[in-house]
Formats: sequence, structure tokens, C-alpha cells
Amino acid sequence: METETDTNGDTDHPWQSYHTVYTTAKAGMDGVDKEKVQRVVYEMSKGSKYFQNEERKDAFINHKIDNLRVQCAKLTQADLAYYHKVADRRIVELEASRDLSRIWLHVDMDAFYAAVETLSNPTLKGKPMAVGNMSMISTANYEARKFGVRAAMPGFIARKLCPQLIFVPTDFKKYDPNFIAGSLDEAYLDITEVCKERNVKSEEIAQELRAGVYEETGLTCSAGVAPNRLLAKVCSDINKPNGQYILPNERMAVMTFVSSLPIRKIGGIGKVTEHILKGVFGINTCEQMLEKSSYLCALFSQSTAGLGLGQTDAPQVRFRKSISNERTFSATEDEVLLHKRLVELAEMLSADMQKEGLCGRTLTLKLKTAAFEVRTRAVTLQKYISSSEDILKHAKKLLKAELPISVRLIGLRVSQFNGDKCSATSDPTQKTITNFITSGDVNSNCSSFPDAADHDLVSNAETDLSIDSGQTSHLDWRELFDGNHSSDVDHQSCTVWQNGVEEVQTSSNDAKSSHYSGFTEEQFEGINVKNGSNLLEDERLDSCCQEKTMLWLNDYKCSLCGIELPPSFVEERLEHSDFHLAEKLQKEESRIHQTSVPSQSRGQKDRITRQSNPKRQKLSQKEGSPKRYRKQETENGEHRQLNKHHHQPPFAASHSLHSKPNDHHQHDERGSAGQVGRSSGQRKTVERGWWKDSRNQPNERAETSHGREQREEKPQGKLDDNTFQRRDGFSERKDDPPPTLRKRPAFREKKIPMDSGDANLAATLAVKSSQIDHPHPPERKEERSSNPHHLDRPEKQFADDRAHNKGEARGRRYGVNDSYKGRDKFNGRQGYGPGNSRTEKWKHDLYQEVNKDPIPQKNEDDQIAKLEALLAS
DNA sequence: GCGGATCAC
DNA sequence: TATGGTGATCCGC
Repeated sequence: METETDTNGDTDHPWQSYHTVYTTAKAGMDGVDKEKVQRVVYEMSKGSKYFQNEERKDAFINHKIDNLRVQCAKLTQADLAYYHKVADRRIVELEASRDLSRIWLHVDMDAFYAAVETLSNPTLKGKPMAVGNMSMISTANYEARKFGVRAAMPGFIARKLCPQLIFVPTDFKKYDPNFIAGSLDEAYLDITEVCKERNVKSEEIAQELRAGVYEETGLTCSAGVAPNRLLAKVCSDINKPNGQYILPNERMAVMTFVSSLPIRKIGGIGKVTEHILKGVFGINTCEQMLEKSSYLCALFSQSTAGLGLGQTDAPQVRFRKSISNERTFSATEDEVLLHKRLVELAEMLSADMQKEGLCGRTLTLKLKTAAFEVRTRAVTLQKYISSSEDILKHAKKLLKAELPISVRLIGLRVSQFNGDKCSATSDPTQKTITNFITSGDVNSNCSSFPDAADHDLVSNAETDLSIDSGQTSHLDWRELFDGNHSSDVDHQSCTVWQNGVEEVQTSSNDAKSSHYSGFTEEQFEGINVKNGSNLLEDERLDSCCQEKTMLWLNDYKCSLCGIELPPSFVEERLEHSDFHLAEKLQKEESRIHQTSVPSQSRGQKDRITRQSNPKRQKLSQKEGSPKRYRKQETENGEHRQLNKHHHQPPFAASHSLHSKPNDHHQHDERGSAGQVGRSSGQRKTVERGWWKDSRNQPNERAETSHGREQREEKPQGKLDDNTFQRRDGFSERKDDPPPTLRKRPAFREKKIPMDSGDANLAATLAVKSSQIDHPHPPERKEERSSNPHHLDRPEKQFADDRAHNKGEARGRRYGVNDSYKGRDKFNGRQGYGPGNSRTEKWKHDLYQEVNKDPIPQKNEDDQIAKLEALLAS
């Protein structure tokens, strides 16, 4: 932790450079003796494995800072002049995009879990209290925060800071109703129209809303009002707890407000970025960022940086891209134990996936070593999987390759879902979309999708939340969740795939002897064949839905445009339907626009459209989505089968409408889970000789000797129960997550030309000067700015002080079909390791992708990228 | 497509 | 004694 960066006399106060994360200006931390907190945290942490890992990371960051300083010093006058120009130009562009017409309100519950606990146990009131345990705190009430206790802090440190601190174990069941209500303990509302219609000030709306929340729940919340979401969120934090702050929709007010705003308050700027910006440029506030804009432009890449701008349009529905499970336990290298964990995780993950009707083809194993070093290992399969057997099979391979290793956490993640290729609109809704085309009634068909109604209901509710609110108090929309949204609605195997899974499950229940236990791809295909009847049923369902739409005349010809597509062209037909749907919607939309109040911003029009056409939200995701014929999936029967998710079962549809299931475990305002599960011994199955499928592997010995000792003697059972309780307790919440906002890091480092020599520099400058007249890079790959500078120079390498796994496992390869890659990358990986930390320059990119995007639904990236310029002109 | 890292909550 | 879980994204390779 002490590097050249910390040269300002820290030697006597080593804690000063440690763990600023606990002392950064968070709500309720104002009167805290930060020096003391830092010292305590440092003293309590010093020497631990965790601490050592933090040191390692800090050292790397400091190293980076030093590097950046050097790069900065190397900038020539010409460089600076150029970047000054670029920065100015971008600032002008951003300023032009400033939208002060909207009024956004952000509500945020105060110390949510702590508040709930106090509600059920009023004796806690006024006393410092934390929800969590000695290992980890989920959240702390404001009394405790006065002592420096805060979320994500280990309990034993918190107790040191505040000996009288009362610990309350996390009780997820207790939070459930509230949790479902809020899903997140925060919400954004566009109250522009409400203010207009009721002719009231935003201040009053906020007041009203907070009073309503308190009345209904007995919980306090804080609110912020501002012209965009980013600022509204910042504002809601200002007078926490139980307060509000209104930032007027005036440019000067915004400018003044933002100028003194610490950069850390901006979403996307975290501990590391803050550290770097401070370390390199001495930047603390947004104003300082503006002052250094030339340097930022020169050294940072990409990003919309937190210059104080924010989105003014409604958040969009998003889709889950991955699903994962991970558990921490006492570090062990006992392979039998590790395998047991893996089995449990695979089962949990599989269950979660099936609950949501997900199949994915990329499996990622995550390990955290006893030294807190995190590794991930991934494999992308040719088939989509969701069964625990399949997951386990591949997870085992991934883990095996890392052995021997001492691990304190294992995680499994599945991504690349079947249906992702459908881009924005994931398959689940296609059936209903198709129906909508001609029927206009999503619910009239496909009665086998009972959730459809709820689905829409929620959808509308969420849309409305962004639309009017106000009278629709925060609490009203909870009711919408009170219906039957539990996922146990059960996914009565609408697809062959589901059936396949179920079959596997049942057969694997009794014994390993089941021939399904291996469940290879070949066997899987066999299952498909065997379940041909299901397949037929599914197709019948599909064609049934299509027929009812009356789109296909004689089941062959499109009634709208005459194009001919045989029934077997399922995908193509769907796409074709979507095309007509989009067309129809566009017409509708333009009609609405014409009849609605003129001269509105586009964002507003969008809202109006959605309001008047509740189905649009779902449908709109179709727009702008590219062709979605899926070659790969029609290559063989299996993919065709899997593709049945295309016609999603209800649970999947329900899931998919609501983006990122962020809901589940957001255990405090910082998201602390406090689920320090010393996982699980509840599931049976330690498969003896589990590595046996491979030769060199252990090992009965492990089971008989130290393996058993560790398994039984270790107090791992401490929290065993919680682990699964938690899952159960939260499983319901996974069903209907609300739309969430995309978070985007404010800065991205970008490799730029680090002049390894004058020649390179000259070349660089040449490119720069050619660019100056074309500030828009000619080709931008999505939101990534294309950097003309591609020169690179390896930089001083970092010593790798970590004990890595033995080389023996490296380079091992697996099946030919599946791409197990990256094994050898491990040695030379990037990051803190020795491998290839390279010269990196950072560049700051202020471009707003949003402005270039005529399609409202396009990529959230673009929308998030919308920031409001803060400049002193 | 993989792996490391950062971030939010 | 002891430092979480889920999901997303970016970047370099």
C-alpha cells in the first residue's frame, strides 16, 4: 500500500491509505471521526489474508497512478492544445443536449433492513444496530453509522468501532413483503406531468410521497428531485435520512450544485476510479474534473464520465444476461469438500434456471482462493444446458483443472441464454407479440401461458410508474405484485427441453446409476427424439398461436403482404410477424404523436406512447432488433428443440419482461447481502470418488483422511441453514423484477499509444491532427470509441507474489467440441498479476451515443451514456 | 470468447 | 475466528 504515491508522510499513519471505502462520504457518516474509523479498520484488518489482498490491489492501482502521472507529464503542448480542443467541442455538444424539461424524483428507503427490524422490535429504536453477523454487516441504522459502522463492514470491526452495537441476524422472510413491494429500496419517478396537471411543485409531490410511504409502512425514505435521474439520485442522498432535496430545473442551479459535488457521488465512479482521479489529477469534485477535461480527454477513454449529466428519459426494460450462484465457506483444499460445494451450487443454479426457464451455453466457474484472489474459468458449449447434471459435469472439469487449490468461495454462472440471439426481445414474449399483431389482445390466445396477464399488468404498472406516479403512490404498485407471481406457478414443462430436464431430474434422484447421470450431449439428443411427442405438442401450440392470428393464409401465405412461408419456417415466420408488428406499432405511434401535445421532447413522446399503448413496452424491444434467424440453432434437431424457449413458457416470459433480477438480494442500500453463508451441508451427495471419471484424480484418501476431518470438524455448519433458507426466501422475488437502470462505469481506461518512442509519438500526433477536424471518429463500434492509437508498449512488469496453482493442470484441454479456453491465459493474465500490465493511457470520452440513436429502444448503453453537460460557459 | 477488474445495490 | 452475493459491463487479449 505504500508506494510512491503515498509519499506524503503516511509512514506514521499507514491506515490513512487503507480502506477509504468505509469512510467515503455516505449518508449518515458526516459526523464520523474518519481518522479513527480508518485506524480501527486498519488495525483490525492488518495482516489478514484479506488485508494482504487489498494491499496487493492497492499497490497495483498506485502503480497505475504513477504511470498515469508519468504519461501526463509527457503530454506536450501540442497534445494539450489538441485535447483542449476536443474537450471543448464535446462539451459544447453535450451542452446542446441538455434537457431541463423533465422533473425526476428519486426515492430511497432509509437503512431499509435496519428500519424493518426496528419496526418489528421497537426496543431497538434509538440504539446502534446492525443487520448481519460478525462476518458481514448488511446495513446499519443511523445511530450505528455515527460510529462509522456501515454496510459491507465485517461485524467484528463494527463491534470494535461501537462495542454496544446490537447485531440482528438477517431475516429475509421478514423483508419479503416489503421487498416485493420495492424490489429495490429505491425508485425513480418522472413527475413532470404530475406537477403540471396538478399544478404543484415537485417539492410537494416528494413530500406527499414520503408521507405516504411512512403512513403505509412506518418506514422513512428520502427523496431527491432534479432534471435527470443521475442528479435526482444524488439529491436523494443529500438530506438522508428522512429528508429531501430539490434541485431546480435551471441551468445555473445545476451548475452550481454539480461544481462542488464529489465525484464519488456519481454513479459509476467507485472507490478505484475515485482513487485514481484523485491520485493522478487531484480531482475531488466535478468542477475539478471539468478543469482537467483536457487531461481527462488525453488519458481516459470512453465514457460519459460523471460530469453531472444524466438520463432524462425513462429507464428501459432489460433482460437478464446471466444467472449465478456463489457461496463462501471456510477455505479448504479438500477436493471432496469442494466437489460437494460444486454439487450444491450446480443444483441450486439448475433449480433457479429452471424456475425461469433458462438454458445457457456458457458456464463460468468462479473461485476465490484462500488468499482472496478471484479467478474465473469459463467454457462455452455447443449445447444449451440447464440441468444440474450438465452444469456439474462441466463445472467439474473446470474446477479439476485448477486443483490443487485452496478455495474460500465457489461460484457458478451460466450465460449466453438460448434466446439471447434474439437480441433485445428475448424469445419469451414472441408468442404474445405474434398474437398481438392481429388480435391486439395479448391474453386472448395462448391460454397455456397463464402468466401472460400478470405479465402485462406488471409491465403496465412499471411503465406507469415512470409516467405519472404522484397519486399512484409508491405503494400502489406493490399491489400489482400481490397477485400470483410466485414462480411456483410452475413451469409445467412447456418445452421439450423442460421435459428433458425433468426427466433427468427424476431419474437422477434415486441413484447415480441412472443412465442420465452423465447426460452427455449425445444422450440429450436421444432424449429429444424420445420426447418427440412433446415436440409435436409444442409445435402444435406454436402453430396454433399463429393460426389464431390469421396472419398465415392457408398456413402458408402472409395475409398482410403475401409473402409465402411454409409452416416449418418457424423462426422466419416469427420474424416476419415481428416485422409487421413493428410496422403497425410505428404507425400507431406516429398517429399518437400527431394527436398529442406538440413540441415535446422525444423522451416525452415515448412515454406518452407507452402510456396509451401498454403493450408497446414489450413490443418496442423488437424495434431495431436485427434479424434473428438463428442459423446455428436450426443446424440440428437439438437446437431446434432448445429453441422452443422462443415460445416461452409463462414463467420465462414473466422473467424476461423485467430485466435484471436485481431484486433478489439487495440487502441494504449498498446491497450488502450479509449472507455470509458457511454453506450448506444440507444436500446429500458427496459423490465418492467424484473425480473418478478422470484418471489422475483423487482419491478415496481425501475422503477418509483429512477430508472427513475438515468436513466435520470445521464449524462450517454454523450458518448452514441460512444458505438454503435464503435461497428459498428469495426465490419468489426472482420472478418479477422491475426494470432497472443500467449502471455504467464513468471511466474506462483505454489503451492509447504510449509513445514508446518519438516516432510513435509523431505518428500518434499525426493521427490526432488529422482527427481534429473530424472530431467524430469515423467508425465507432457500438459505444466503444475507436481509438486511432493502437501503439502499445509493454511496461514494467509487476511481481507476482502469489502462490499460483501448480502448472501441472495448465494447458489441459477438454473435449474438442467445447471450447475450454483460457487455461494458459492464466499465467499471463492481466490485472494485478505479473503478466502483462501494460502501458495504459486513459482517455475521457464525452460523446453521447444517445444523440446518434434514433431508435429509442436501442441499446441501454447509449441511453445511459446520456449525461448532462456541466460547464461554466 | 475468456479472464480480470470495477461497479451498483 | 472473522471481509458477501448477484448481475452487468468494459477492456485487452
